[in-house]
Amino acid sequence: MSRHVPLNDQALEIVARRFAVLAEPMRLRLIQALFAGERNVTELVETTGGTQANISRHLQTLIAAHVLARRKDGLQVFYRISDPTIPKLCELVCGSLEKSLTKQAAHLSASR
Amino acid sequence: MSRHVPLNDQALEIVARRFAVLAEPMRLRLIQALFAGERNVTELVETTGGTQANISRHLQTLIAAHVLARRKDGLQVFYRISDPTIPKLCELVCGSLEKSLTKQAAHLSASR
DNA sequence: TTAGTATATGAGCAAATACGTATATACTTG
DNA sequence: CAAGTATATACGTATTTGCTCATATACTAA
Repeated sequence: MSRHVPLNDQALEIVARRFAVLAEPMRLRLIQALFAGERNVTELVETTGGTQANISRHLQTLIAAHVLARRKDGLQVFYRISDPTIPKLCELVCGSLEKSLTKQAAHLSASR
Repeated sequence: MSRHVPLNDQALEIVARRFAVLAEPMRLRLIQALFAGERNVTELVETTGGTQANISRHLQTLIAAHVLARRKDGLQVFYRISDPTIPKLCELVCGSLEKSLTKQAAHLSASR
């Protein structure tokens, strides 16, 4: 994006949509839970503390965005991260978050 | 996020907010315009084709998120990208976008 | 087939947000 | 000071979206 031809309207919408999918705390919690490996819905409901309906909906959103993939086994459906850029994206944002937090901490202690 | 302790609720909200800021096509257009260097509001209005009011609002959003920084010079206000992770984030997403597009193209030509 | 379990989805509501119009603020110049 | 220009903001509206409750679907086992 920085050193390429400017994106057209349709491409911008797609990129925006991609960020929007990651812009919900509950979805980030799901992604976080899946960093350890695939999990079924019941497990995800327990780890995240959400309702079954809500978790299922968020999972569908993540599937539609190709962030996750699913595997059915009998009654259960197992979800996993399918987009390799997701961990990188999260690391990038978390890294800068940590930096700004330590900066804030430095400012706070300096202002005492 | 992947190899660290799971983020607490507050941290997840911050990360989600960060992604949300990037989840609007018009804001991405502004960021894109600023990759070339700092620009004042009038220039950004012209390049993006938005209304002045709307561009100004989006700029405030980006400032509040510390994505951009501003410099006042007389009547004009110049904006620039202040967060070094932004170009990386955009590149990452655009890269994976290109990949999935070429995949789609391959599937299309294969299915003929 | 019936009962039971795991997951997905429809309907409705509440909150967030993007946008346009109009107006306010900040600054410069005559 | 008055007029003009650049930027910011208040207000109203329409759309999107996240959530809950209830129910549907898919599968298994007795």
